[in-house]
Amino acid sequence: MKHSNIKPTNASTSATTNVNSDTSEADDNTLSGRTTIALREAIVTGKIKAGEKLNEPKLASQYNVSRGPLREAIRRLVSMGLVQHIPHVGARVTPIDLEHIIELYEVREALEGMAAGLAAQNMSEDDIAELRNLLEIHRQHVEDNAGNYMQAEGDFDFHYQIIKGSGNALLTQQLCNELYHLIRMFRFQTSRFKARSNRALIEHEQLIYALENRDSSLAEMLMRRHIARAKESIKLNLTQVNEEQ
Amino acid sequence: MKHSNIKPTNASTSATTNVNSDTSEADDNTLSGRTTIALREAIVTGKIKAGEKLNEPKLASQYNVSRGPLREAIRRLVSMGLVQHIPHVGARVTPIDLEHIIELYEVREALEGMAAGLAAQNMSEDDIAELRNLLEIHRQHVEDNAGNYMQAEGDFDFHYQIIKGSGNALLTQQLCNELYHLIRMFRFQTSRFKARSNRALIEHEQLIYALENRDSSLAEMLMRRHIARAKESIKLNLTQVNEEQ
DNA sequence: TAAAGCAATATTGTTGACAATAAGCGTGTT
DNA sequence: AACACGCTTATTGTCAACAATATTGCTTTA
Repeated sequence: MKHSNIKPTNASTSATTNVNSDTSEADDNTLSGRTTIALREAIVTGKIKAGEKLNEPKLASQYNVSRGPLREAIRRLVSMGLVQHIPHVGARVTPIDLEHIIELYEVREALEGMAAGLAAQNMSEDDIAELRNLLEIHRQHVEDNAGNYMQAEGDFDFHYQIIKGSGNALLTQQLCNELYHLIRMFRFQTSRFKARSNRALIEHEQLIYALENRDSSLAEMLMRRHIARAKESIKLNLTQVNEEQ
Repeated sequence: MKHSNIKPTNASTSATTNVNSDTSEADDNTLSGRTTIALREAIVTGKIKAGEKLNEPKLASQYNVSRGPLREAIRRLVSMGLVQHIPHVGARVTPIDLEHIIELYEVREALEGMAAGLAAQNMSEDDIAELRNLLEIHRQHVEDNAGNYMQAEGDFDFHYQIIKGSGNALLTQQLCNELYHLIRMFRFQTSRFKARSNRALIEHEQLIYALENRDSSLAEMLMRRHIARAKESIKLNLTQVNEEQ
């Protein structure tokens, strides 16, 4: 089974808004760039499993490229934390355990908290109104689907809008290009767990209120609590699973 | 003038403690790895100036490698933010303006604030004692050199110890491998400005006090203020310079 | 004279072959 | 039987040549 014919289109699987539509990767029409995206999606969606070795000749022929572009792609994924590399030994998909996830959410708490605080200062009125729109759409989805799995998409869009609204390009880069795919990978691996949709909706609502009032420190605090609670929820779920085994 | 004979030793210029001594890069004895370090140092120390184009054949011959390893090195520097890359056009050293520096310090404030908070929970008594040692050495240096330029080294070591003390590997990775060299580059470019040594010493002293008392939120707050003040100081200095021109 | 198009050049992207290193496996020894 | 040694194989690291793209400078034309 071959992955031939890599398309130049962005292969993101996000349903509603494409988070990366206005970032630098979009117009990278080189083999190296397209292979990076293809490989990244294969890893994030679990087609290449966690811990699995990345065999260069094998992958190169699967993606119809030579080893040069493939190696560059791997290097980019290493810098995103999706792949680990040992010299003269090779690269493998980063295996994620609870410890890693906790670390990831602590970093998110710090960065997205800062982002929310800055967004309260810098977002335009229109952007905030748009955010409220998003929330209503999200709420509708949750009601329709009995609050089961729809959290991910709406949640990503919501967070992305706020991060972008911070006006800090470096912050946006770190969160939306580097850590974003790590989060996606983790969520894909643990999608069997129920999302905390209702509570998340309320927390998003409060956050918008803080943004509307240009209350920077409240916005930061609410975002941090929002993410910290998600972390605790995950911690609880995953330790339960371990105890069951 | 050629940069021949790239040494396998770590080329970091930090005087006292080598910040990267226990990270992954140390044992990367490949041409690609060594070239990455050599190129990085050339950029950070200004041997290759900000905005300058990175010509692949030229650099390859300068560093006595072929274009393959050199391209991989460039890709790694891109992911660190030291270099910008446009497909089919090329790579150039990231030019830093005041806007970028402010963004960098906002990210530092968020991440190092979190690190300090975690360090208050997780650092061992010995580590904190060692930190107080560092501070005294630093204080001595400042007194000896009339508080002129010695800030950088002692400051780096101090911050590094706290970051490591957080116990969060991802956080440490982000700060010490990715953002660290961006900060170094900026500091190198603006080393003509006087450091705020005395004030920094007092702020470090307070921080240690918070760590000793295991006061997580105080530690976080002090670290954030510490970095925010550094940011304001830079902002003031650089706008003054602009006005002079 | 200025602008637009074309040709020449330089630079980046890509490839397949070669070299160096590590992993796997069988054999021999204690 | 278990361990160690060395050989074979597989995989990664590196290189130099080729292809594709962008830049430069000149010529031509309005």
